[in-house]
Amino acid sequence: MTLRLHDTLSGETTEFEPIEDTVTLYLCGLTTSDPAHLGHARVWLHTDVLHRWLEYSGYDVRHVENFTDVNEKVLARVGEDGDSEAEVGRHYVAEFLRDMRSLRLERATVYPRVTEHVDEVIEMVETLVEKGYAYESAGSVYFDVTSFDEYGKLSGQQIDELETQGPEDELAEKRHPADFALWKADGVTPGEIVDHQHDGAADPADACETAQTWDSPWGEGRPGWHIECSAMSTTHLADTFDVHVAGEDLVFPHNENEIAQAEAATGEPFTNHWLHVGLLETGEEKMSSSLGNFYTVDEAIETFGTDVVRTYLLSATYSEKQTYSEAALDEAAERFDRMERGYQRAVGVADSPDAHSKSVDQSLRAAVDEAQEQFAQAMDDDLNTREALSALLELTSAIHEHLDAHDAADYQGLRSAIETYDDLGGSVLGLSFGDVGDGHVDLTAELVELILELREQERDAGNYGRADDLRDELQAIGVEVHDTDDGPEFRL
RNA sequence: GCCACGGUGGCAGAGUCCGGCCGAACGCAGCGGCCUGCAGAGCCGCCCAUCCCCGGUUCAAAUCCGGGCCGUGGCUCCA
Repeated sequence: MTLRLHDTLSGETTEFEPIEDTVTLYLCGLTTSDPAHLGHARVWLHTDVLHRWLEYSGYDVRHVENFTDVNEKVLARVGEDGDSEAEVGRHYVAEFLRDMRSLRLERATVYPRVTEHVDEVIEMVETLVEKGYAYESAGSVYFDVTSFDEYGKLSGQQIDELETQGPEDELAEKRHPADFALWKADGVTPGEIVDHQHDGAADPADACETAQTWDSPWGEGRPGWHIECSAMSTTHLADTFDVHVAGEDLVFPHNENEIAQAEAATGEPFTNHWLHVGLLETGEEKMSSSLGNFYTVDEAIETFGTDVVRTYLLSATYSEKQTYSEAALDEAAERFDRMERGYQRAVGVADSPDAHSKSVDQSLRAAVDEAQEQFAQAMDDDLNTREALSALLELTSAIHEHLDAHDAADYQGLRSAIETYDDLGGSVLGLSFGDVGDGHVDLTAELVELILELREQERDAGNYGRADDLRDELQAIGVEVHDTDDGPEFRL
């Protein structure tokens, strides 16, 4: 069984074959102008799981994820999150990295920023001008879409059907309205940022004073909007790399332009697999910074916790859109809790005298094998994370069935079930089922045990009112108590 | 107007590439039962789907083909 991935460019799902031993992966990252919301997290997370699955499958992965820290919208935040474009950029990069940590994302190999790659951008623009794909006009440089025969191949757009790319005032400088800027002359004018400003922002004119500019063969100026990804991906990976991931809303014009720039400059195919992650929608419309209808990553983690957010975002396959609702998050919480309870029950029994290495339950063992197989098949089939999660949930049922039906637990069977959770749920899906019975009982657990012991005494004495009060009190501070035949159990 | 992607139960969401194990998964919600002092958890069972519509191909279609309707996204910064 090998991994098959869908590719937006060819429209086909094909077997994944890396060019070299190390898989090269690029993700169009964020602009450092707004907090990351759940929609962004969705792209991050599916990329993360792809990364993890590739590693689990035996590949090394070189994962590059950029931050766009030169942009009008960044300037619009001057006064709010920093005193200059550069400072606002640093502020949000730090926030993104923090959000990524709290989502338990594996680190990318490199997080390049535009401000660190202006030389490479200029170099690529020069190449494009030399090769006749771009032209200078009034200190700016534009890509000539008519010079690149395959322009439009990703999005299916026809040049003549396109409306203007970029702001209206560029039109006069361009040969074709669909041409787009590679290099923009001079700095930024207040008019370009005023629409993006929030309360608390600095005066637009003052903010624009802090706009960064660089010297170039065409004079002082700034990089265009799309060239950075072409320059950074080819710089940090290769002229042709394995996988390019992006949100579905970037297909046109951003990704289309990326291909044109890169392929025109290098003469090589840009990437072998275009993976587009479907948008997160709030019932009626997509979640977006500009619409203000979002849940930030920070808030989501705060409210639901990392595991529930991950379970939620993995509960729909990456290529389809996903609808956001409180109820959907609650459902994810139930799904995750069910897995965790099963996991903890298995660990608890495996570590107890009830488990025997001579006990064998074939149906449990078969269920473990089946879960592993179903999981791998689902992941290999274009990363069907929903199905992968189902495999784990079915393993949960098998554990309960086994423990309910047998007094003597199958130690080896439980161990392999636990390993399956740790490997597939933990290493691949990035979930954490907590740990019990690993010998490192902390003070909190000891105290809870103590209170439960007192409660047992009340119960034995028939003082159920007192017992229930204790249980309610524990519930109120976040300790979930369940009575079982073997005594009370709890979960923090 | 042009381009792309979708329309599956009360919700959410697999399956569609490679037609039959789909008599439609997993889960949530709901309803019975077991267990239990109660609750929860768990187990067993049940309920809920004209798979958008019409036509075609086929022994066989949610899956393939044609037409239609509806929805979302993109064409302006956007993951």
